[in-house]
Amino acid sequence: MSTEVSSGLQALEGDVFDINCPSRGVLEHVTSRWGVLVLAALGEREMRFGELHRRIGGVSQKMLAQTLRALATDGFVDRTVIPAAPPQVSYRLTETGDQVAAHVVGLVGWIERHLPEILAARDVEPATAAG
Amino acid sequence: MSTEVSSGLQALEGDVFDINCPSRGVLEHVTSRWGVLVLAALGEREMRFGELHRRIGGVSQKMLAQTLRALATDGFVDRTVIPAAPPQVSYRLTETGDQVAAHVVGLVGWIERHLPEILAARDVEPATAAG
DNA sequence: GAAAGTACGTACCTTGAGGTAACCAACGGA
DNA sequence: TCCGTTGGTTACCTCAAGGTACGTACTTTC
Repeated sequence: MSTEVSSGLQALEGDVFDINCPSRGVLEHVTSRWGVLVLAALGEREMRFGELHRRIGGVSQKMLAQTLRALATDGFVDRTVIPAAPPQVSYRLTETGDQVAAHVVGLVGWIERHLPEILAARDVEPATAAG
Repeated sequence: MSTEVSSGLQALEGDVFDINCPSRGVLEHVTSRWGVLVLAALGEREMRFGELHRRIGGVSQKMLAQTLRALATDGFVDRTVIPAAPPQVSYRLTETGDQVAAHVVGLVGWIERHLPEILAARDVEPATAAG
C-alpha cells in the first residue's frame, strides 16, 4: 500500500494503481457514469435537485440522489436544505469539490471540443494493425 | 442534440449533458473503471500488454484487452505488434490520446495528493444536514 | 378534491460489466 | 516431449449498477 505507516503516522499519498488503495474508491465515485456529469453541472453553478435532474439528460432520480450522496460523503458536494413549503434542497461544490470539478470540467470540455476528430478517427480506424 | 445541422454541415461540438450526444460514449470509455487507469499508465510511458497488466492492480486480461480496444477505436491508443518469437505487442498514446491522458493524469494526481483530506472528511461528515 | 410539483426512499427486476478458467499459437529450454 | 511465456479470445457465471414504479408529506392550482 501507498498509505504506509511511517513513524506512527499514516496516509501520505494515494496510489490508484494499487488495488487496495482507498483512492480507487474516490476515483470511481468521481469518474462514475453520473458522478462526472454531476460535478460538471455543479461546476457551472449551484443547483437544486430538480435542476440537476433536468440538466443531466437520462439520469434517474434514484441515481442522482445516490450519486449526490456519494459525492457528499467524499466531501465534494455540500447539501443545503431550505425548509420551505415544497422542500428545497440545494447542492453546491465545496472547496475541494471545486478543485476536482475543475479537472473534470477540463476533461469533459476537451472531449466536447474534440468530438468531431474522435468520431472521424473511428471511421478511418486502420484495422488496429495486423494481428 | 448538440451536433446540429448548420448550413449542411454537422458535428460542431459535443454536449455531454445530452443523452443522445456521442460524446457520452467517449466520456464513458475514458472514465470507465479501467480506462482511466490505462490512460494514466500509458501517460507515464509506452508499455507492453504484460507491463500494463502488472502495473494496473486488479485488472483481468479480458478487461485490459477490451479497454485497450475501446481506447484504440476512439483513436487514443496506438497498438504496435512486433512479430517476434513470443509475440510482443506495445501500446502507446496517440497525439489526441496524450491530450486526454494529460487531463486524466491531472485528475488522478489530484486525488492521490488530496486523499488524506478526503478520507478525513468522510469521518467528520456533518450528517449531511438535517433531513 | 384531484392533480401536480418537490425531493427523495425503497422494493423489484433486468442488464451488462467484469471475474474465472480454459484454450490457442509459436518458440525456447530442460 | 512437456512446460513456460506472451498476448490474447471465448464461454460461462455472478453480482452490482441502474432503471421502473410506487410511497410520502406538504402545498398550490385548477
